[in-house]
Amino acid sequence: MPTSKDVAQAAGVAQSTVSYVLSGKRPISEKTRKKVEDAIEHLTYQPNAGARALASRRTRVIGLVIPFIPELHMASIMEFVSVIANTARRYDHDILLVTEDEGAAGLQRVVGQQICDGLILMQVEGDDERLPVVRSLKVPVVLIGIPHDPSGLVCIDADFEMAGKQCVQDLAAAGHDVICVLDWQREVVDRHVNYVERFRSGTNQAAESIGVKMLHLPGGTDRDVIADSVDKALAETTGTPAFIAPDGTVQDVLRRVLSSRGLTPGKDVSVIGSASPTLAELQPIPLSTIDLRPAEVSRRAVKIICDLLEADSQGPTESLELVPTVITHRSSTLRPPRGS
Amino acid sequence: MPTSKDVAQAAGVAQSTVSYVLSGKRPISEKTRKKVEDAIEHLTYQPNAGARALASRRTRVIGLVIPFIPELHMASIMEFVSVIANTARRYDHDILLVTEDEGAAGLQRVVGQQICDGLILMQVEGDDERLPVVRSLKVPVVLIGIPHDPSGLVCIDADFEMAGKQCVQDLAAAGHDVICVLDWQREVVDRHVNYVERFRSGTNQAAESIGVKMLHLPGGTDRDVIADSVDKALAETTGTPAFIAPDGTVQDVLRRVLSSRGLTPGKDVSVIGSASPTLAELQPIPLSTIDLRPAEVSRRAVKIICDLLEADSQGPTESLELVPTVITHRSSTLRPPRGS
DNA sequence: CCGCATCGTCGATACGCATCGACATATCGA
DNA sequence: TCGATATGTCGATGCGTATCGACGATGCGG
Repeated sequence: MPTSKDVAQAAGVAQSTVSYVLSGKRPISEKTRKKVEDAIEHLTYQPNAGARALASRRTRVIGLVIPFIPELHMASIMEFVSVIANTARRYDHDILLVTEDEGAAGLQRVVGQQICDGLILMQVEGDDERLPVVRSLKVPVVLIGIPHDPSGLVCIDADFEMAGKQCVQDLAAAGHDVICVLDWQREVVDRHVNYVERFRSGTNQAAESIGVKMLHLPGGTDRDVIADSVDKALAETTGTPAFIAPDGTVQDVLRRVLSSRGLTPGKDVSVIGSASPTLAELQPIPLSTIDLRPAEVSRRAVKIICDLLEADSQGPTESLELVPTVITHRSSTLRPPRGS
Repeated sequence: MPTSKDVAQAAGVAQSTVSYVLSGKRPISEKTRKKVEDAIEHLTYQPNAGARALASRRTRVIGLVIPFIPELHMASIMEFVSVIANTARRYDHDILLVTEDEGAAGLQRVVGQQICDGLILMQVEGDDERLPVVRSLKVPVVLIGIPHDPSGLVCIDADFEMAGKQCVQDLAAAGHDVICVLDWQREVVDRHVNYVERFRSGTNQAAESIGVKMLHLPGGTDRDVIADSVDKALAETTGTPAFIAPDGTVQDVLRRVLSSRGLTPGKDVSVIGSASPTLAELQPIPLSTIDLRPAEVSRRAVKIICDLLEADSQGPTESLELVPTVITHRSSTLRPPRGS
C-alpha cells in the first residue's frame, strides 16, 4: 500500500506538502498541487484511516446503535439504517454498527476505544437505561426518540403529537364521530416508548377540540384482542367507526378481523395506519397513511451529529427537533362529504 | 483519555509490558500482571483503536455490504445483519456498514483506506458487477450467495437445491401429484440471482425421480399474475395441487388469491413458503416453511472471514459452503396419508 | 536599495500502540 | 561451581498522518 511518503517522493515534494494538498489547510501553488495529484492518481494512493485517526483525533466514523428486538418492524428500521448510512457518506463519514446486545457497555467501548467520533441511538425509550451513560460520554450523541427527561440530550423524532392530531382531524372531517386508536403491541407500549403517549396526547387534544369520541383500545398481534377492540368500537356508534393503527403488525391483524366481519375499509369503516408508501400501496386496499417521515428524521439526525462534530466545540449540548408528519389519502378511508 | 503509557506509569512498569499483558504474547509474572490490570481498571483505560490499527495493521473491523433494494424483504435482511453483527462481536470484531450506493468503488475505498480488514457481501448476484473488484482486493472477502463463476472466491449460502428437493419430496409424500413453484418477484429473477436456478434444479431433480409433475409459474406482486398461475395449476390436476412460494411478498398475494377461490391451505391445497418461524406462526394459517437458515448462514460467514483474518496467510482463496435447509410442518400443508 | 510581509515549502515532531532485540534474574544440569 | 536455558521486563523503533515552526523566495513600499 502506498503511503503519503511514497506520493511525496514520486512528486518530488515533502510528505507534509502532500498532506496540505489533501487537506487544503495551507496554500499550495498550482504547479505543486498538480504534481502531487498526479502522483496520487498514479499510485492510487489512499490515506490510511488509522494513521489519520491517530494524528487528527478524528475517525470520521459514527456509531449507530440499532435495536434488534423482534417485536419491532424490521423493515422500517432498515429504512432508517439505509438513509443514515447514505447520508453519513455524504458528510464523508462511515457508519459502525453497535448492537443492542452489548447494552450500555457497547457505547462506552466504541467511544472509549475511539472507534467512533459520535453516536446515533435509535429507538430511545422513555426511561432508557443507556441515558446515564450517554450523558457521561464526552462525544456528541443524537437520540432518535424522546426520553422522558431530555435534559442535556440532543433528540430528534417525528412529531407524534402532530401525527395524532392530523389523524383525528382528518377522520373527523370525513364524518366519523367515533375514532378508535389500536395501540402498538404490548411489547412496545411496555417499554414506555414515549411516542405512544405523545401520539395519544395529540389524538385527545384534537378530539376534544372537535368534539368526537376517542377510544384507546389494546392492539397487539393477538387476533382475539383486536377482534374485541373492533367490536367495542362498533358498539359505540350507529355510524361508521374509524380506526387508527400505527403499528404495522397490528394493521395486518386488523385487516383480517375487519374482513371476517364483512367490513371494507374505505366503505364501511376508515383505517389509517403508518407505513411506507411502498408497503401502503401493496396492500389489497391501499392504506391511507400517516407518514412519520423516517427518512427525514434519519437525514436530520446525521446532519445534527455531523454539525456537532464539525463545530468541535461542545456546541449546544441540548436540543429537541420534531419532524412534521404528513397524511396521505389512499383507499382505506372515507372521503369527506362533498362541499364540506 | 488515558494511554497505555499512563497505565505503565501507574503500575510502575514499561509501556511495552502493558502491551504484553493485554496481548499475552509474552509471559508476564502474576505480580506484574496484577499491578497492570489494577492500573487499567483504575484509569478505565481502553486501547486506542487507531493507534492499534496503525501498529498492528489490523483494524478488527469487517465491512458489511448491504443491499437496500426495495424489492427485497427488508425484515429478512435485518436478520442477517443482526446475526452478523453479534457474531462478529463474539470474535472481537466490529461491523462497518458499506452501502450499495457507493457500488464497487465503496469496496475499494474501505479496503484502500484500511478501515476494514475484510468484507462480507450480501445478496451476491449471478453476474455481480463487483466480482472483478472483489477478486482484485488483497483482503479476505466472503460472499453470501453464489455467483455463476465462483472461482477464486469464498462463498456461502443456503443449499437452495436441497431446499427445492425437500419441498417436492415432502409434498409428493403428502399425496400431491402436481406441484407448482411460484417464482420470486420479477425484480429478483431478473437480477439473475443464482439461487432461483438452484432451487428450480432441486425441485426438478426430485420431481423427476419421484414422478410428479412440476409447474414453474411466474410469481410477483401482481394479483392477476398469481391468480393466473393458480388457475393454471388447478387445471392441471383433478386432485389437490401444491404450491411453493419462496418469496415472502408472493406468499401474501397467493394467500389472498387462494382465499378468493375458496381454497384453504392445509385442506384443499398445500402451501410451503420460506419465512422465519415468527412470521410463519403469525399468519392466519400457520405456514409450513422451508427454512433457509439465514442465522446459520450469517454465523458461518463471520466465522469464515474471521478464520481467514486469523490465518493471515492468504488461506484457501476459494471455497463454497452450502448450509442445509430444514422443512417445518405447520398447518398450510396436507398431512401424508396414514401408514405411508 | 533595503527592510518587511506574504506565499509556498520543508523538516521535525507527536499521536498511541505493537514488536523486536537486549538484558537481568532465576533455574537447572553436569 | 559454572555455563546454559528459561523467564520476565525494558528501551527503542516504526506504523502513516497532521501540524507547527522555520526558512527561502518573492513582491511591496519607502
